[in-house]
This record gives sequence, C-alpha cells and structure tokens, in this order.
Amino acid sequence: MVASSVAAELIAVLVAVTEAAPQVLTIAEGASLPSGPLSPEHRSLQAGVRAWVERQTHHPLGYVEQLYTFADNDRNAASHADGRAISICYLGLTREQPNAKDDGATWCNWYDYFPWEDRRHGSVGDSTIVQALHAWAEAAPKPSQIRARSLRIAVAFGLEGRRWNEELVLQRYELLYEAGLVAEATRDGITCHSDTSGLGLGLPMQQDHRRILATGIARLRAKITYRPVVFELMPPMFTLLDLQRSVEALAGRLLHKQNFRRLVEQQELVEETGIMAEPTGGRPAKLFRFRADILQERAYAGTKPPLARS
Amino acid sequence: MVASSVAAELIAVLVAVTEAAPQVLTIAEGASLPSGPLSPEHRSLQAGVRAWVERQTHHPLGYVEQLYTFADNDRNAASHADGRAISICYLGLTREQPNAKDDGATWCNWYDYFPWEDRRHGSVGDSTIVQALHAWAEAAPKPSQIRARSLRIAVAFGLEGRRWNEELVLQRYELLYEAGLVAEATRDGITCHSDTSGLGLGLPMQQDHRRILATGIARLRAKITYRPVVFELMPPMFTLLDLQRSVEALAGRLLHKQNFRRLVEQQELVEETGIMAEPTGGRPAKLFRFRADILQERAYAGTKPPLARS
DNA sequence: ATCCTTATGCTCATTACCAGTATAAACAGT
DNA sequence: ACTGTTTATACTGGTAATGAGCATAAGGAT
Repeated sequence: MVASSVAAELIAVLVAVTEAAPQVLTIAEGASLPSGPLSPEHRSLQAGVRAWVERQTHHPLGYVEQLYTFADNDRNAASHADGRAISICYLGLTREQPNAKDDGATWCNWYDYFPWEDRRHGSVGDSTIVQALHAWAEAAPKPSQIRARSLRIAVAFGLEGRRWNEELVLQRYELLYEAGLVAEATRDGITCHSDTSGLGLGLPMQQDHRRILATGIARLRAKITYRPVVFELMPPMFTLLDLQRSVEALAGRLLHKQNFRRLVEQQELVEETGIMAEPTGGRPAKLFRFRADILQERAYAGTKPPLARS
Repeated sequence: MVASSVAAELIAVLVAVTEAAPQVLTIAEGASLPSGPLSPEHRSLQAGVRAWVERQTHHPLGYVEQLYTFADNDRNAASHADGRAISICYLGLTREQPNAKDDGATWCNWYDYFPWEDRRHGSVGDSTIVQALHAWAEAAPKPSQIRARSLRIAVAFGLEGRRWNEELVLQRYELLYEAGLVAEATRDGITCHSDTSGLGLGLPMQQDHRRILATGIARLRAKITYRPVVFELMPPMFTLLDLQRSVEALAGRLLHKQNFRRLVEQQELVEETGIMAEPTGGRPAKLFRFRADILQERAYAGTKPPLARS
C-alpha cells in the first residue's frame, strides 16, 4: 500500500548471433546497455520494451522476457539522493545483426566483457583467475569465511572434480567483483587485498550494466536448454551446423555433433527446405527451416529439452 | 538514462506448508498479498524484503527470490494518474505456520484461490472450466483466433493427449481471466460472451494480486524440481512421507512413493536422526533431518533434479 | 493368528544421454 | 584416376535417469 516514488528505467539486453559470435547491443562505445524510459502509454512493460527497442533498432524483436529488477544502493551510481533508482531489465532476442548504427548503438561480442566464459577453445587464462581468487579467499579475516569463499570459487569454476557449469555466469562475475578483479569493483571502492590487484578482467561497463549482462547471458544459457529460443537468433534458413555453432556460441562450449543433430531432429523443431547450402569445402549440407507451427505449443509447454547438453 | 519517477511497492508471496496444505500469507481477510515500501535504507531489494517480512511475521525467512516486476496499466487499480505503479514481487519460503496474527495477516490455503490447481484427488470440476473456456474460444471473431485460443486451452489444461503440466499456473489463470471466468476480469471490465458468465472460479483478490500469486506458485512448482528448496518449508525433523506430502501439496498432484524416496536418498539431501516418528497406525517411520552442509553447494550448483517428478 | 496400515527394499523395462565408429558426398591437389 | 581433406549423416553400444510395479517389514487393532 505504501508506495514510495522512485526513479525507474528500462534496460535491455539485446542479443544476436553472427558467425558463431554472440553479440549484445551496446551504446556509449560498448560501455552501456541501451536504456529507455518507463513510458506510460503502453499497456504492459513488455509491450513498452518491444516498442522502444523496435523503434531504435528497426528490427523486429523475436523474443522478449523480463530478466530482473535491480535496485541496489551501492552498485548504481545513478541513485537519486532522495530515493532509489530501479532498473527493470529485459532480455531480447533478434535475428541477424542489424546494420542500424544510427544512434550510436553497436553490437559487441559479449565475450569481450566475459573472456573467461568462452571455453569453446579450451579454458585459457583460468588458472590466473583462480589463483587470484584464491588469494582473495585467503585474505578473509575468519577461517569460516575462507572456507565459504573457497567453496564458492570451486563451485563457480568447476574445480576439484566438479564440472564447469556454464549457467553460473552471474556467480562468477560476482566473485570477481567481490575479489576486486574487475574494473567496476575498484571503481566502486572495493579494495583488492592480493597483489594481483587490478587484473581488470574483460571490458568494464558503466554502473552495474555488466552485472545485468551477466544475468542475461546466464538466463539465455539456461533457457536454450529447455525452450527452443535459439531459432529466434537464426536466419530463415540454416544448416544444422550453423545452428550448432549458434548454440555453442551462446553456451560457450562445444557440443557433440551427432548427438546435437539427433536431438534437433527428434524434437521435430526443424524441417528440410529441399535447398542445399553453398559449398564450403566439404559435403554440402541441407538447409533447414524452423517449424513455426510447432512453436506455439512448445513455447510454453514444458516438453523435452530442446537443445544443448554436452 | 531517461529515468521517469514512478510509484513503487514491494509485494511478497510468502509460502508455508502445514499438514499437506500449501499456505500463503495474506492481509485484508485474504484479499491482498502483504506489501511494503521500497525502503532506501537497505543495500539491496532482497535485504529490504527480508527485513520487512521478518519484522512483520517474527519468523525467519528461509529463502527469498525475486519473482517478477509488474507494471501493467490496465491491471493495477493503484496506478498513478501521472505515471505507472510498479510492483516488485518476491517469493519467500518460511518454516511452519507462524502464529503471528498480530497485524491482521492470515495464512490461507492457496487452493482457495486456485481450486483447479489441486489435482491430488483427481481433476474435479475441470470439465466445467474447459467447457466455459471453449465457449469463449468459439466466441472469437476470427477463425485463426479460435484456433489460437483452443490451442492455448488444450496446452494449459492438458487436453487431447497432452499431459497436465503443473507449472502452467499463470497461463491457466490468464486464460480464465481473459475468458471472464474469474471475478477480477468482470471487475476490470472484461465481458464474458458465454452464458457461463461469472463462474467466479476461486476466491478473488484485490488488484492483480491473484496473478502475482499464480506467478509465485508457478515459480515454486518449477523450483522444487531442480533446487532443494522444499526443506525451507519443513520442520527440523520429518518423515519421508511428510516430505512427500509437502511436495505433493505444492505440486498439486500425487507422487510415486518408492521413486520419491529413492530420489531423496540418492540425492543425499537428508540424513537419519535415529529417532522414530510417533506411531500413526502403521509401521513407524524414521525421522530425517535436512543436511544443511550439502545445501551450500547445491544452492546454486546445477546438479541432479532434487525432487518431484511423476 | 489375521487384517490393516505405513515403511522400506528391490526389480524391470523404457527411455534419455553420451561417446565413438563408419560411411557418404563434395572438393583440391598430384 | 587416385589420394587426402573436409563436412554431412547414419548407426551402435554403454550408462544413467525414469516410471511403474512387486515383495517384505514392522507396527497396531480385532
């Protein structure tokens, strides 16, 4: 009943995939996510986001879902003096990389911000990160805290026999933030107790936008394992390898080709077009198209896991 | 960047389970969910919710997560004239039913609001609902809309060979709302074209609180299948049947006893206390306790599905 | 002793999942 | 023409998860 008045904005994590590279739409030369006002003329928030994004990018948004609402006092430089600033964040998927650079928006490979999340070609640089994190863990005042931190590190980075979980994007970023290993942390006044201070992993963003992006990546990585949303990122026709490369780009790891194909086909999510792809040096591949008719049903019926897996 | 100023409030879906009945904390004699202000003195929203709830109920909150942020113009009577009212909703789990009726808060069985969601003793009353929904579908102006509506109905209610999906709580409520079969719809000016008008299924709530509750139930039902959160609702010691009854209460359907036990034990989520439960007419059951030590790890590591299934 | 009730242990078939092998279809170079 | 390279596609075996059932154990009540 008690409703305080606060400053609120919409923030969008807009994702596309081009050539096996996951892209996110940014402004301010890659330092910010696009944000817009909470316009009262739309019936729902969702509709507001969609309208605003489509007006800016001139591209239809295939899929939109709410991501999270952030309102942390200490992470948002834009907080009002009187109240709190709320960021209502959305995740949007769009087909192809739009050429619309009109208003200073650019598409950036999201692994520029999270290099450690791309493990398609091995886990390069992990040891440095883990070392620095362990230094931070050891710097905790109480033994119980040291243990707690070490456990968090081990779980997040798949150490000690655990396996890497590609959905823990946010947990990993938050660890690095708390340990002072990303630029935003030092900016926010977090001191790094280890001598590896200021590793400055990945490109920073303004305010807490990188955290929002991490949330979006995590959500999308989780989503593709149980909802057929990858197709929102694909062109009208694609080969199964194209599709696999896109999933791999999002998940940050490679998949078993044969099993991937079987999964896709037994899901009956695609159908042949009868057209063959351009030759690329090997046996030419069939072009497939997404079965839009099945989407309606699968869009919210929890059936089998549509894609991904090891 | 453009940040409009809006009215904002916190809303909590607080859940407990007593005697195989899922309970939700309400105010205004069951017509509202508890809501509080967006107090700027807390570091995060989460902390704010926790503090405010614990102060009101005098009970520790075992688990809190953000649910959704609603800001629909047409569903929220509390909208400002100038701007938009935002409801940031949280889901909270608490152990046992607190006796705290201090400030007019009462615990209500959530199936009072969603009778059709409880299928533990068969699907009573479904045919009436489905009939009324089909009447609404047929009343659509265009054939394509009729088909779309029929599909939504079939998916949501598991018709035509499909199976009931207990996580589609929100979809079912929204269908009933659109079809004018719940009291809120007529209140909001939605006319019901069929003669089954005003079925008035379930108890109504103020504003869009029933929709928020539906969202909470859906989320919780999904959550228990992949995170061990049920234990937040259990007393310190319980029998495996107690645990099963709680899961069944939340899921709204019965589970296979032996398989449930196998799942719980192979997850190593519980340990024996050595104590036996009070005799209840059959062979006495062992009392178990939740292994709090395992929680840390499982809390965010995506391992095996902890509970539920058919 | 017999029956009822609940607890608990075990089996079995089906299916999902993972990894590997084998073959097919194109092209480039010798 | 033959060989090697690349990519596509088919098939196979092992393991684990899942769903449904049977059987037995341990208590109380008749």
